[in-house]
Amino acid sequence: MDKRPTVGDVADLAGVHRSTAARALNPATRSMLSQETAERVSRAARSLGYRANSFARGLRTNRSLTVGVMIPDLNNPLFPPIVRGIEEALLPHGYTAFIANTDNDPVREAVHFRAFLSRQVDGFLIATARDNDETLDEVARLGIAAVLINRTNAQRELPLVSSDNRQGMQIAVDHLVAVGHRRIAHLAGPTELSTAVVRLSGFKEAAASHLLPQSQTPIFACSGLTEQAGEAGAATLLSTRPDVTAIVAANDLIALGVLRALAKRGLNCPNDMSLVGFNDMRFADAFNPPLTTVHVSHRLIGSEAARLLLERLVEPHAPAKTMLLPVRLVVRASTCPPRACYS
Amino acid sequence: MDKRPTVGDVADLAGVHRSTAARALNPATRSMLSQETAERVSRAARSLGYRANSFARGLRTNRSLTVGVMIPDLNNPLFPPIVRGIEEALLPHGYTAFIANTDNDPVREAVHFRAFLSRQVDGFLIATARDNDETLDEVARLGIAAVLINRTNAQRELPLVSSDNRQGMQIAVDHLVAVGHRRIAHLAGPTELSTAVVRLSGFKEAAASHLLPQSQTPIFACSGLTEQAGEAGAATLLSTRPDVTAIVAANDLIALGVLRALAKRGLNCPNDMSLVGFNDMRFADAFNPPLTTVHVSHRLIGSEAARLLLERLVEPHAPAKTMLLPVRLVVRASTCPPRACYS
DNA sequence: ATGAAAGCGCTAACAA
DNA sequence: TTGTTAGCGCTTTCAT
Repeated sequence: MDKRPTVGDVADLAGVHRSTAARALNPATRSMLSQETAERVSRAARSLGYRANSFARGLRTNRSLTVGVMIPDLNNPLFPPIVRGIEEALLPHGYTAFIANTDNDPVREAVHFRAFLSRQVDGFLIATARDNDETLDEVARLGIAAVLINRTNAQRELPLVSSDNRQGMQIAVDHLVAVGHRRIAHLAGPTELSTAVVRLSGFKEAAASHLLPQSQTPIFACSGLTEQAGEAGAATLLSTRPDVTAIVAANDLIALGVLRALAKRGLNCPNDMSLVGFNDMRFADAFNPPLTTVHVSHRLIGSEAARLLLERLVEPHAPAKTMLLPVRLVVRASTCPPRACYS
Repeated sequence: MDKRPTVGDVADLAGVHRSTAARALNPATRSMLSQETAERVSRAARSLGYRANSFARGLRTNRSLTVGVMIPDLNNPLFPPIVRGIEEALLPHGYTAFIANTDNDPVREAVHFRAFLSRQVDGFLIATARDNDETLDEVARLGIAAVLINRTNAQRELPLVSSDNRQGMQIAVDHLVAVGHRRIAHLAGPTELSTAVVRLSGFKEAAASHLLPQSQTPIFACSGLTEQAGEAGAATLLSTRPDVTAIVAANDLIALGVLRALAKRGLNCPNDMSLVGFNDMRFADAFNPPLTTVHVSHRLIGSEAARLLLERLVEPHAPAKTMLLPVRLVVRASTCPPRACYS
């Protein structure tokens, strides 16, 4: 492994000064040079297999062309498409992404955040979901560029990209009411997670818009946005509210837990219980039954967030935009009219 | 956004020289200093919120504490747990990972590879699957540390971590034979993907070990390791070989495609056709029916690969280990005895 | 145990 | 259009 060539080597080979070589190699400054010199340097660089040392460059320019992406857990099928969207938007601009999984654990989050900082990331894409977030305090304190993904802003001046959760809850409830349901429960996520909070309030508004009384639209909070939490929540729901004919889950994983709970009790979905999920994550159409759910374009969320971050890196003080991406209902086989209609 | 403090600032505050401060901040050189000075510097650093600039450090040390991870597609549920395993093994050693999706496209792969190179990654974790791989040529030429994941080595001197695909195919076929199947088809992946090739030959060996003639163990190659390719492959299989009573799919996504193809034709799985997948990816247990499949611990694959890479960074010329991680069969509801037993 | 000083490879302000 | 020069923040050898 012989030493990597430097600008100096390239310059020597091309018979010019280092700074001239540097200018030839930088697209932005290339136009300063005579066509011919630029050419000669390029050829020299290519023949040596020259590749700029990003440490040296970064040390000078204070830019790393690198962003840090913080997500709760890549295993949640929500996030892979978001990450791909991010990559897709970043790559043409020469940026590369670090990925960190935090499990929404403050300690893990802090460790990764500092790791990113010390690696001089130019900005952050933050998709973690805790509401009281020291990371965001730090971001604000240090004045680092950041864009939030799929969460609430918490009174901070940061750009935000999310799906339209309120609207999603509305169309979910609309659908259930349209096919005849009147007693609709919501399996909410934990109140620490901003997504869960927004969807909960969206559910309440939607129920109210159909004049469904609270007594007919009970809410059960699950301990997480997970399959296990969903199964536990559904168990409680089923034993305390046998009158309910439909469930709106805070996300597809909770919905999957509901399917398991129903199966364990020998209940049929959709005949005994209709079920609507949220996210239309991958494989939601492979469940038994295929899940009716609110579709969100996660890839788009990722790419729009990355785009906003790139904008921010250019204009750090532009007002922070909030983007709510549209959702749509995908009706599959987990919903149908209720067996007995109470209305 | 005030300027970040440097070692100089810390040194000034602590009343020592920059080099002394640097030594105090580096765990390896800290012992050179008097207890008291070290303490004082640490306190100064903390009070200033000092964080080392990794560019400057990297420029001196030629190490970035960074690795590049190349995978085909994060959307394949195989890879998130691998990435998490990698992160888990890397974090305690202070390393952070760049992630790149290549879609097994040579161009995307080359772009990301160069991006990683120019960011001075200390090593690569390569989980892409193309057999004729220019990236590996480059790795060899440049003498960079790298570990291969879930693929074959292609006569190169690189460490490799993979599941034991041969063994997996053996236990899959064993199971089907044990419940009575004699006409077992294999839905293979494309021959460009090394995983597909190994599993195919594993299937042949397993069939031979049970003395099943080739005429009863037909092989159909799918155009990819995807649901769509699996559905297409299954369609061909079903119309040309109605005698087959069981299918071993090259992976779970192909198996999912098979389930769709069966459903479209009104065939029941497992009663009309038994089906075994490979990987036990997330949600394989949520399919209809829950999939019998070969379980692979992807998280372990990731963490072991990262461990091997870290070893390699310390001892670049140690012989390249190959790790084949054990697999086990998870029997769910997609397999049962054949309707009519031909044996 | 601590200080002095050089230099990693690059860029950019200034000079010519 | 090209060359000169300084310096980004850190580590490390050498001197004290």
